[in-house]
Amino acid sequence: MTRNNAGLSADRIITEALRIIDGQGLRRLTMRRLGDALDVEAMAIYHHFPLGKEQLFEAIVAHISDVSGGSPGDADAESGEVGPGGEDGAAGGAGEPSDSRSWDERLRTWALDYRRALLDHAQALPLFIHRRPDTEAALRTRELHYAAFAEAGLGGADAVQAAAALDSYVTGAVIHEVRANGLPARDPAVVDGRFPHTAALSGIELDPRRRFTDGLDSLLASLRP
Amino acid sequence: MTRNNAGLSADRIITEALRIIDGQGLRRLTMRRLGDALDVEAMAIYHHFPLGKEQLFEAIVAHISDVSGGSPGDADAESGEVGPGGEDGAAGGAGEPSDSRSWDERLRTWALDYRRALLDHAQALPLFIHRRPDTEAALRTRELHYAAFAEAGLGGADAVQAAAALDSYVTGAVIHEVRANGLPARDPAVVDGRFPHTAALSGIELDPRRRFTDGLDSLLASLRP
DNA sequence: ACCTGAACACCGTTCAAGT
DNA sequence: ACCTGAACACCGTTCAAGT
Repeated sequence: MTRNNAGLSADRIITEALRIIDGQGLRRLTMRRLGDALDVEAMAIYHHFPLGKEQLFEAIVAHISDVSGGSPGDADAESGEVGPGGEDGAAGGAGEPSDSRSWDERLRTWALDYRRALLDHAQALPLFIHRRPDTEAALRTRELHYAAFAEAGLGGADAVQAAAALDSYVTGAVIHEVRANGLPARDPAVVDGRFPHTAALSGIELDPRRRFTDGLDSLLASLRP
Repeated sequence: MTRNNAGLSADRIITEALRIIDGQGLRRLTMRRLGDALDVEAMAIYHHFPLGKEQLFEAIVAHISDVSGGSPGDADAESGEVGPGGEDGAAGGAGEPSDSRSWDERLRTWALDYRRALLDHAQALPLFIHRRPDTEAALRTRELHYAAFAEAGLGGADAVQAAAALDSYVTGAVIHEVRANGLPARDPAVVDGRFPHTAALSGIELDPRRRFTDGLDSLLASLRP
């Protein structure tokens, strides 16, 4: 009922936008709908994101990408949805208790956390193709990767190549996992005869997480100099 | 000037849609603009794609995904843009002159062709995340992969896993190659000190195609049983 | 069968105005 | 500083109508 000061903030907007994306899909995130969900006129959003929807999209990508890469145990839960809101802020400085795990263990943790974050917001994935977060958190992640590879004995172009391979792997694996999750299982009459290998292998399903970790292990092994 | 029968066809619509996407970006592909480019009222498109834009998007994904996977020599040209229109039709049956090259050579050719197709239409990449073509051509590609892996000695779950890894690799590598092509090269003052590894490696650029083939070779080697 | 024209229920964004 | 309200130039899609 109060006309002004609705308690809007960039964080609240991002969280609500993500809820709409996760629940209804990317195309249904409109400024008007987002405004409604925030109990605010759509135009109020422009006060926090003056550059409009594109700026909001970038903030969403940055938000999802901001996985801690820490906490050794947390990466094992195959939870469906993670509670929103609590993952920012704390422990932001440069003085974390420097990680004592091996370089590959740290990268494994990051990869699993990042995969989970992407899967939890799979509807937002199209935003990631032409956008890369330009934030402190993104820099921390890069530093984490390069530091790990340095410890593994990779420097210079080798480290850059390795980091690219790791990033490519997680992205590609998640997209493969998400792509057309329910393919209509093509008419077997068409398959019969002309596509014998495909027919023979149809119906084989692999545990997605297992496949991810297997591929990841294989990649990390191949990077070891 | 003639009112009716403008010579519209699904193929012409797809080609023109792709031209708009490549030239102006995905969001600027609208039914009205597409109609204008085709010298037709926007609503005419619905006669060829009754399910509307979503059906058009699926057709575009299928069109781009339809790389022959044949012609051993063609994959080496790092051409910027390939002439549209000529890549369908011919040699569609099941009776191609069965490929005599080794299994990994055939997969390499497919991967390079597919990478080129994706790069040539990078603006369409967001469409690929939640859509997988359900066409004969897609089945042919799957069969090609499984046949190659069978020849390599991989069967059952191993072949499925290998095909997934190959698909993931190409997708992930292309997206990495395309993602935020012009990052503004972050303020070096911020980088200084707190991110030493990142600072040390900044400015290192690798030849994208070389990186792709190196990673591909490494993947194929790791799949060999 | 193939395309048009008008109409409907939306969009993102600007801009002046309110408090 | 923070939000509203009206307005502008668009959207995708339906539906009846033309040829």
